[in-house]
Amino acid sequence: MLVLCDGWAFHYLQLADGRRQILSFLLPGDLLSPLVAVRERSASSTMALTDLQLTGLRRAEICNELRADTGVALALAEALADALSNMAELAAALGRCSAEERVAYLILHLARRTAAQSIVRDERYRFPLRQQHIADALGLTSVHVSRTMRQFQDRGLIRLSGGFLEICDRRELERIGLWL
Amino acid sequence: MLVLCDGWAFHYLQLADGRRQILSFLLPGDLLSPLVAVRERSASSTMALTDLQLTGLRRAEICNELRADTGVALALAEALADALSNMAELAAALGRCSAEERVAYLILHLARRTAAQSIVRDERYRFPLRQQHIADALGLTSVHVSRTMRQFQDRGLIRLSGGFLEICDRRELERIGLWL
DNA sequence: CGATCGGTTGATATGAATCAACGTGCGTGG
DNA sequence: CCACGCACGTTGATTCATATCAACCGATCG
Repeated sequence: MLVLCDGWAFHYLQLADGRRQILSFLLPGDLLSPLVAVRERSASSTMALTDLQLTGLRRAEICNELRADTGVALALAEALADALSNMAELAAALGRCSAEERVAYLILHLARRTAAQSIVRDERYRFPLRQQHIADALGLTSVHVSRTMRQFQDRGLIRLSGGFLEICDRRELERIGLWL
Repeated sequence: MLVLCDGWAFHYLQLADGRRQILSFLLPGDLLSPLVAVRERSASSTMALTDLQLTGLRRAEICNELRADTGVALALAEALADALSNMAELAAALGRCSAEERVAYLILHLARRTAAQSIVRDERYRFPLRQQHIADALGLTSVHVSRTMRQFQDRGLIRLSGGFLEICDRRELERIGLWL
């Protein structure tokens, strides 16, 4: 049971003909595939986006420290439940949202998750994704992702430079991408 | 923690403007939302497709009977893992597959699951879904579902009558819809 | 009987894919 | 230091899959 200490990764499903669906992005603090803890093997694979630093069982240790009464199995269920509700959101985005809505959703989703792990509240965060990754996560082509994000930039919703993304107009972005 | 004894249901996510994404279909033997066991509340709702019969904790009891050593939490993790990998498959279908592929996938998916719980191996199973449900599960419109399924019937892949679906040409259906 | 629901079918519109070309930055090897 | 190749993003033209709009039909039910 590995935990991601630093760097970004993602895991994905690869179809027989090479098409790829990214299922989730892994940020520092996430455990690599809660599934492998339960299943012997899973169809999904994991790939690094940046250099990574990993450690074993860190979350379990912390968990034990914090509340020694609670079992590891429960923490695992917790992680699985997280993964499941994120995946449900993704499915809803894929099945029922336009390209604009999906891109806005992803930007906000990642912003929320990175914000959760840093003390400083900033509308600017590291963004190591290529447009191909965004496309594979959102069920689009990279060309269309390019058009959509260019439009977002031209409209002043986001700024993108040097591997960082800045949310300039969160209000509008949420109007587009926040559905629940 | 409720278990579905008889009948079909589904759970779904409803967007603010009414759009709906069906996340999974519940068949006899499934537990209603493994999520509620972990989370206090979840954004998804459950709805019946047919008359239902429910019971509490049956799976846990069985589990305890079968192997008293194993904890309930682990069984829960098991159920969550199932839900998660099904959801991952769904996401891949939604993000990366054509309408034909998605419909074939759903038919085979449901066939597999119903087959798993009946002794008799039959290519014919109860099918209480309206086309609107299929559409909401697969990210399509009911009109397009109608066209696609009509074509499947005309091509002799399936037959559909009296609330039952028969798989006539499993080979071809799998060629279309089985990607992993 | 009329009303409603679910499925079907045709015509048309549209969002996103595809195909193709180009620019730019960057690393690498000459 | 330069030249080349390559990865990535951008943009335009065109095509295609699916949505939308609308009409109709049969079954079911009050």
